Amino acid sequence: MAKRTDPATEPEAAAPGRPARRPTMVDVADRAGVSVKTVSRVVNNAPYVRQDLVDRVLAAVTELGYRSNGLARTLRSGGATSTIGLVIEEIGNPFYATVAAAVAEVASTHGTMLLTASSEEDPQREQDLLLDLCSRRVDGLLVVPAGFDHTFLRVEVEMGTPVVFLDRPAGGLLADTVLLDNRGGAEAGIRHLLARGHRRIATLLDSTAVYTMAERLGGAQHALAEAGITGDPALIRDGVADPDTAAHVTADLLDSADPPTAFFSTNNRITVGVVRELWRRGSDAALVGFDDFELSHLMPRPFTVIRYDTRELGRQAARLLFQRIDGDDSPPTTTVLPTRLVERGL
Amino acid sequence: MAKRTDPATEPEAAAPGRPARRPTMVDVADRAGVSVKTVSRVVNNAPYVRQDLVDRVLAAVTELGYRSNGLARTLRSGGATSTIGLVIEEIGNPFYATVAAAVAEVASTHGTMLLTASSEEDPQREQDLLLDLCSRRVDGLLVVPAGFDHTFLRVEVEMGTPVVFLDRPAGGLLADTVLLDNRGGAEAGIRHLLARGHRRIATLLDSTAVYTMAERLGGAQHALAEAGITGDPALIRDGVADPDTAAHVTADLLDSADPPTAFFSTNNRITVGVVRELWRRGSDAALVGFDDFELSHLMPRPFTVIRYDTRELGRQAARLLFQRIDGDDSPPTTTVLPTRLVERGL
DNA sequence: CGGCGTACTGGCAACGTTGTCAATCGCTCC
DNA sequence: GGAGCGATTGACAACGTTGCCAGTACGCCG
Repeated sequence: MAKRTDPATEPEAAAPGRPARRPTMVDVADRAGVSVKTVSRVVNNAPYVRQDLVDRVLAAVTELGYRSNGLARTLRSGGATSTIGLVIEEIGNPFYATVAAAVAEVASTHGTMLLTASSEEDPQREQDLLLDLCSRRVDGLLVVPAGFDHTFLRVEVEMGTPVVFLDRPAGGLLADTVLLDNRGGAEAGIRHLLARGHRRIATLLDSTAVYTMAERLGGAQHALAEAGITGDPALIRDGVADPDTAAHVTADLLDSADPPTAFFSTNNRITVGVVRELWRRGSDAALVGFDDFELSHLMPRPFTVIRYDTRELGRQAARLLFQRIDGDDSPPTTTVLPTRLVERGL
Repeated sequence: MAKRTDPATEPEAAAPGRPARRPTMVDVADRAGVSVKTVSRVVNNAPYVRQDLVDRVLAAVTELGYRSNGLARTLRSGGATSTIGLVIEEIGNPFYATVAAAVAEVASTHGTMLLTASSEEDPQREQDLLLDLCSRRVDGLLVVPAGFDHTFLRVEVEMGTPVVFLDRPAGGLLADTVLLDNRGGAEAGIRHLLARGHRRIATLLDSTAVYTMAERLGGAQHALAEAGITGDPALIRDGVADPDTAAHVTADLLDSADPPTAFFSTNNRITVGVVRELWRRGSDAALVGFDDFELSHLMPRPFTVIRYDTRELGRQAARLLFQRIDGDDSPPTTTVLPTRLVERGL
């Protein structure tokens, strides 16, 4: 059949070019001289198979290099794929990588694998990925929303694919959600600065279009208003996307006529840029940054951070998802994880 | 047919408890009054379907919330699953997260998704995961080896599942491999220190059991030997698993009778610990660290790093894998990515 | 006006597996 | 000594989809 030379003359290297068809249960059954069903029983460790048949089947399995076809199994038995989908913004981002790690850990205890995809903040891509994952019949979905309309998922949820949103709320869909206390954290940060006597506090943020950033800004403004401080619009800087921009904006603020005495940074990329500029100048302006990060305590200049447990975010969302997969159909919940102010220098 | 109440009275929330069977092509066909085959044609954008039938099918699809079953499609058509597997040590580790991100990016351009799993350096778990992935009929596998025997994969490769190893070589299997120039990088680092007049150079490493660490140590020792320096065994410290240990070991070395004047750290976790201790003491000992990391230039004390392109590691491995998936059956290759010495202070 | 190519549609088998059910065999139990 | 039970095995259909092929209707060529 195969037009190859004697297999014994094959080199040690695997020969990927071989047009070998994967052996099926039928092949194994033929070789072992039993029925397909018996092979099925053996490979699934089902009871009631005589030992000698088990041995013969197992021998045939290794001789042929048989590996069961999970797709066929899942299709026929109508069971779970033992796969969940995770759609995040970008795997390379340490925040999402940590979330993914926590999710993977929980999934692993449930014997399921993780299909990860990056939406890159593109709502259309997010939708495509999610529907693709549904076609792959994942047992459940974890989503860090990029878009603002997730009504297209309602059908899927109704058809039995549970969805849990994390870090940001879903749009137009009542579903389980796990969030951080962005507002509370920001308020605590600003109050910390206020307590130290600061009145001119600059806020640097990535983009108000992103839920978490908007929440953090909202919390900051609320705390300021509470203290009777009418925010100077010049002290709020939007569109600070990376550390370099953050450094420039910091410099710009410090060089202004009425410079701030304190900075509130809404994410760690921004914090890094602000620290760098404050340090370069030897400025004694205070800094509170949202997001702690690994080497923050080794930065050349201490600053206070609003810390939270990123792993816990992923863990809770994953646990919730598995509860749903296991049949829990109580009403959707929203969990808000606390943040903690870690004071360091000033 | 369904014994439910009017769907219009459903609450806005998705009702996960509904025992709804997922509609199949048969359901859609019934509803649209066409054959299953026609539904198949429509959902696959096949030509030769009259427009009015297309419309009716599409309407039925949305009304029923039909989503094609990818498992069945793949099973029947014998085609690709558009999925590749990636087995790494730990997703949470920034190094692997970066690799995963690069792989995901390449995969995305090939319209395939990434199934990621962590071996946690356990060879048995590695094998289980890889075979599980094969059962899921992934189109290809990317592996950062944890074990030392990958002969069990030969059958899979022969059956048409290509495998590419990255960061470490495979055991007992001739396959595509993408590595870093660990030796060359370590040699360059040590030569850098030698050129600055250092003769007592301490080497701190995680575990010689890990391939990359052994290579880096080997390179360091080779460079020392080349310079006629017989390594003092007391200057080689194995088992430095985390920054704290690294700091302790550094302290220990500095407090010894004949302390080193320079340190060679074989990974970034160790580097962080060494820096911390050197800085704490105000020591002027030199430091060269393998692995650059994001904030290395903001550390309280400058040091030289051996840098490499982690993304490129993942990218090249993924590209290679897709070449194999696309049918390239040329002999296996081994790619070694260069490292670069980035001198910073001393 | 017969033949033929093109547009369109559906029936049926098959992908590789497992659930269901029936059949067989050897015993034990009244 | 036959009913009954547990152990063991296999035939067959089905999961949801697509490939293959047959069939219809239409228009156009010669």
